[in-house]
Amino acid sequence: MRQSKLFTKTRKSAPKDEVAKNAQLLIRAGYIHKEMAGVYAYLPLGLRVFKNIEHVIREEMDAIGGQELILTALQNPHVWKKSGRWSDEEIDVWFKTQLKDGAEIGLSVTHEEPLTALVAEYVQSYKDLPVYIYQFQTKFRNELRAKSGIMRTREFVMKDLYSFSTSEEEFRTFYEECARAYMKIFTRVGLGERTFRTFASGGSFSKFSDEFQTLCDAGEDTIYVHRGKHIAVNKEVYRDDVLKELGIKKSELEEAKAVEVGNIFPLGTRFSDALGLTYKDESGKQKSVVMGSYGIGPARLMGTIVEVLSDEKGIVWPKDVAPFNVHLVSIAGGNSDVVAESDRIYELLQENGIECLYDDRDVRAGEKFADSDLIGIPTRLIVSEKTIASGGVEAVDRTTGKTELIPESSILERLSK
RNA sequence: CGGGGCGUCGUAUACCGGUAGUACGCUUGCUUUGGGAGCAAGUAGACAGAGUUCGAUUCUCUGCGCCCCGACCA
Repeated sequence: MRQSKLFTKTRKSAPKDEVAKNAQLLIRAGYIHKEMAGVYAYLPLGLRVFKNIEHVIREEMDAIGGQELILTALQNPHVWKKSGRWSDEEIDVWFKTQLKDGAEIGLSVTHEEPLTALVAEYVQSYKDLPVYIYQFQTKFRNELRAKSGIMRTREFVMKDLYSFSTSEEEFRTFYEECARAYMKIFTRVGLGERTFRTFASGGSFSKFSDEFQTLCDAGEDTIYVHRGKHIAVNKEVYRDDVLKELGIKKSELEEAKAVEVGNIFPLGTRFSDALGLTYKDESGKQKSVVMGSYGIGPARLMGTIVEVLSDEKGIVWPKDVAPFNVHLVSIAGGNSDVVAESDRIYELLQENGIECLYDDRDVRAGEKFADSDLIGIPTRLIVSEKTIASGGVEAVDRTTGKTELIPESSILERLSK
């Protein structure tokens, strides 16, 4: 992608109404656009990052047997009335609207009900189970207060997976498998070391749940971290009896702020009972399907990565989520030979499938470097009179700032690492 | 939902009861060219409505929008 054609551009200052670091940097660098409070659009660079995160999540969900589909954003009250969750007392963040004929419908908040009803159409026997179904779908939640940039918004995409099992044991096995898959995801997007499986309250469905909390000062949650076991306890269940059950002592824990980047919890038969999702076991006996729910918000993950990994110069993307692998920066200064050489390297990278943002703009070096730092692509390759004279390109690592001259013959080899 | 704050060119800001200045951006030209260049000429603005006033961007009220703290957060 030639940067001269990229329709967004960077800004020196963030809008004054953004205080959250994630939104400030993402807006300054041209990744996102704020449409209104708690509602953000994803611009070309931002969409690339978003899709990369989605890709990582999708791979790990597929690896544990997840099947992807997409449910609807418009929701039929029928199934929600069956479970008793249509009322605003039960779910107070509903966006509701009407059809022309006056019939009430909802905008998706979550998808337990419609999916459970759908699965009931296809699952009748123990032979049909277990199944694991997930989607990336837009959720609308009428939050009283949106906050923290893209971390808590009124419209956001969520990856929600639901498990359907024949028994509690079968469910548990998958639950743990999914927990491991989640940790893989957080590791791949660069947050592994600072993300802790966190014991938390179960909300309205179960006694307890497991959250995945990433240490971050901008986080909304307070957790107590056990570094040795790499687990944590949410403040909301930080009680003696809970600690005893988990076999950890207060003295081993340290308090920290954290962002909830994922949440998994048992649903039991709450929804299968309400919506008639049953199966026949081997003896022909009718039983309720045991369910679980597993959520990750890719945008919140993206915001957390920015919060946690950026520095004073701008964003620092981990390799797997960066919008491009390489930022090729041409420092031509009006020298057409340098332009020609930069173009040549650009084509070389393209031909070899290396995704590259090519700063071919006719602006000064300082501006290009500052923009490059802000945008945060992991590897910068500089082409200039200097580098041409030395027979290669200069590579700069965004994370460490280390620079290195790479002979042209080994560029491809170096980038494939 | 309770409390607090704020709405001025595209962005960030300044001043003022007498219709608004600066910087960045953008346009044109010349110079410059490895860390956000210089000169020159342009471009573009008071959230909306009502009230007070000879006169309102400024004061008052209402609405709308935005931010922060708390509450909430399947």
